[in-house]
Amino acid sequence: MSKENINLPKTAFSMKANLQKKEPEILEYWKKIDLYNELRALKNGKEKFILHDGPPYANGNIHMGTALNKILKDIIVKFHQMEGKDSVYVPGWDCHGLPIEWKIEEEYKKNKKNKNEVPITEFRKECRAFAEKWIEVHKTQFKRLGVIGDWENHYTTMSFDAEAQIVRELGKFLKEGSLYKGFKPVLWSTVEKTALADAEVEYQDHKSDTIYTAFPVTKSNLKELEGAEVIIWTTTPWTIPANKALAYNQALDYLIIQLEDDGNFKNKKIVIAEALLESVIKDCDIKNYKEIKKFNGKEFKDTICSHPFLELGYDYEIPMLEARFVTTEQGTGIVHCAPSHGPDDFNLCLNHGIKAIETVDGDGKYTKNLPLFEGIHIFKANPIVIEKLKEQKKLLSNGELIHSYPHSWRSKAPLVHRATPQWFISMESHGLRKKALKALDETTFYPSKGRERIKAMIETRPDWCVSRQRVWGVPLPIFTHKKTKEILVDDKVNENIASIYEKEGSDCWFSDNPQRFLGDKYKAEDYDKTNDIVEVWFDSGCTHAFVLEKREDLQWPASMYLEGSDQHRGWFHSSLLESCGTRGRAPYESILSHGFVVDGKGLKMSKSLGNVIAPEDILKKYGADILRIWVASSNYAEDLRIDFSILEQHADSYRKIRNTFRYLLGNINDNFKKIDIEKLDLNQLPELEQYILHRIYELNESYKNYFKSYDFHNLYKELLNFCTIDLSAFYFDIRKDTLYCDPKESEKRKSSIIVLNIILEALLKWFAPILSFTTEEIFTLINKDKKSIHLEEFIKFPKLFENIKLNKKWIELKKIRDICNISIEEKRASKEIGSSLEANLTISINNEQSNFIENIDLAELCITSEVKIIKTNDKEIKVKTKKAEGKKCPICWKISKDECQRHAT
RNA sequence: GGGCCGGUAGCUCAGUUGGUUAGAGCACACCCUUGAUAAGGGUGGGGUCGAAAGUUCGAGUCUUUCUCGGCCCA
Repeated sequence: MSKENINLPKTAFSMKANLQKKEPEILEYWKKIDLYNELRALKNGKEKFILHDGPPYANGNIHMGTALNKILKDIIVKFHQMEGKDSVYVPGWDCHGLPIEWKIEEEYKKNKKNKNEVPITEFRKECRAFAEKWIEVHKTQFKRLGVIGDWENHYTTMSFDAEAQIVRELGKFLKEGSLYKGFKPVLWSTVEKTALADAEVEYQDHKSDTIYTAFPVTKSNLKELEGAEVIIWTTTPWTIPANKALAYNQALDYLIIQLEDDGNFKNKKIVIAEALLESVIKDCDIKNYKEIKKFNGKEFKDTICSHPFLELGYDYEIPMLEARFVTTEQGTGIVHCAPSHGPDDFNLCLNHGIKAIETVDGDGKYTKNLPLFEGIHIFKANPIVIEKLKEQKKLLSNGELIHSYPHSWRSKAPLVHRATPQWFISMESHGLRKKALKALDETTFYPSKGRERIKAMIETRPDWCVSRQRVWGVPLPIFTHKKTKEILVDDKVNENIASIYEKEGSDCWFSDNPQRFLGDKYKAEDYDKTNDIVEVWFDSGCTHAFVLEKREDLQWPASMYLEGSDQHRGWFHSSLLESCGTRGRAPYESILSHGFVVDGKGLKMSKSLGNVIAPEDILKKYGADILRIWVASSNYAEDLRIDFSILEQHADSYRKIRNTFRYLLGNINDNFKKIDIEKLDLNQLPELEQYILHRIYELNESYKNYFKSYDFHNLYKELLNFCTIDLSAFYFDIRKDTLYCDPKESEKRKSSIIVLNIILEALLKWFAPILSFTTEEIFTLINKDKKSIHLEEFIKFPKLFENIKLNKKWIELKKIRDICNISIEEKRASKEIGSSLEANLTISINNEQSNFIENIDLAELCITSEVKIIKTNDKEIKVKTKKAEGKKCPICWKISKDECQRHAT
């Protein structure tokens, strides 16, 4: 007998994966069979699972974070698909906003073009084209990762129907009355008369006037404070008329000192931070003083001051507020707050119910809201303010300071923070905050810590500012009456605007006669048209309205939103507010958030550190399936580490999985036969096969549980361990003898082939959502009459497969096998034997333990030539290994004194 | 600076309500095999659980401080 007589494995499934080459071929195949639409047709009418895609910004190549996000989404979508649901995935893109506007402006700059000379509509067209270009790039890159979705009918925030719906959504807030006009400081250039974004700011040295000025305390819980004057220092004296509050830090200690030098402050008590005493004394040239009291900042609580210009008509109260931004770097440890002229001031005051007002107009002149100063330009106001302070005996000292200061990159003019009219959605007026918090309680979070994170933000966030002074976005569809300043609220006007946008997009807002939008009922000359655009978070916050609700293949609310953890402040947040404001609940049933991709040491990826890995690099070197394994095996609840040594490890696991498939395919010679598991008579199978079927049942149960909680890294680990421990090192190794050396028609061999077929199908399906390409390669190899693994559903294993009693027995048997292996290893180490078939074992075992080995061929289990059993009374099982004597059968390689019984000639 | 989260073998991850000598797979070392062969099998080494202090009969698990890292905010 020779090799021709044994059944060696044979398969067309190569050991080398060559994914870089094979994956694009599979992508072509999916395109050819129109997999996405095939899926929709197949699942038509089934329960839906809607993972609503959070739109990435259509700008630049994808990075590891976006790749992770898309793969995770795809894995989940495919899981639900294979569970029998109609799992629809519609990818989308976020298109409006500053980064694109900025890119176009940069191009202008390069070509010496002036943005202000280009019609807005033309500029917007270029922004649109830019977004469109990147959408196509993204699309190709996302598809390459193996992500299946409706790529042909993606959504964007700049589509006409999206722009129309955004108008309708705003209309709802407008009608409800929660959308109101307020003021908020933005960086402003009085030269260009425009707001500037951070990216448009250049920092240069600038000479500023500085003042130390006094705010008399009128009321305080700390007795000694009454009659004292709180000293502040500022580099913007012109903001003093706009002062509304003072800020202190409760972590600091403060001093009350009495000045004894001649002058306006003789015998007056002033208040400053202890840590800044020396610098104040120096700056203000204080010679003689005495310390009255030292106290902690906490004691400022509820203290009220008066304005230095009290006598000039500034007769409102100036409360002292606690703020952490107050430091002892310079100044006095107390900061003057003008909510109209600084973001910190604005936020602090807002939290205490003090709103910003319009104090300075677009040209830089004070408005009528500031008595005495109306019409004066702020850049000419410092000397006047200083003069008045002197006059009021409130100026302790003044000087000059050269410091780094923001300037316009265009005009080089110094910038100011100026409260400009903005549109806000109130968190309180119609209970939005309350509704949002309730909605969060009704949402499932994976991982659960996400809820606390977003809740904390919703609890403390200020009103939502939805207006921006830019051009690339949806124009705010608001008219204000010129005389009465009333906002026009009319459903018909809103719907008219929306339906115009639906047909032709929103560019017309900037070019057409306003009368077109107002209709016949109102006269254009009576109204001011808003020229702001809607902030982009409102855009994307509306995707649920123009995607989920509008598309027939989708449904509202979504089953899941899945994004990086930064989106607790971003898309999760804006979608929640928008939806709660308009529909009273969250647009999602669950949120899955994932961490950030960091390098192998846990540091964030950055160009300067040189630790950036692009998805493209991984695809070139390994292929998408390896990247998908990395996603599945990483714990997304935390940050995800990646480097080439980590990927190398996953590539090793991939090879193990691939070889597991190769063994299965080889032994069935690529002739897969689907087993009707319901009709399978388990009792006809050898115990080993029954045990493996039990393991499959068990694994399937935990698979389902892991999947339910989206716990992929543990799920993947179990699958991998099954391949390694249960199959490769155990079942496959033991059954080689039967598969290779038993006659094809033997019952034992046929039983094993049945189980191999079941394992193959189960593994293919379990792995399909993760190894989308490799499982497809195998599936199409063995199923000539079927199109795709992704059109299949998971196997439902009959409860009969479960055999707890048998499981217990085989756990014990495996322990015995381990003991045998240790004994064999001793003889191997001493070079007495090589292969385990050269060993004969003698196992000493007591009566109780021998129950486990009933009907068990231990020689087969341990892959040795012979096993003898000796009954003892010892507690421990003992194994002795002896070199097997006799002839080696040329077929099965077992050694015996007599001729091999199976392979006798 | 503030809020939230995290640091368990070289790597990816387990470690129930605090309870024996802290686990798995991979990687590594050595050996075997050459009929899954750029495969396969066996055995083994490896961790003061980020650091310190505290609570406790007992801490990877609870508390505090520190440290390193991540996201968000200022």
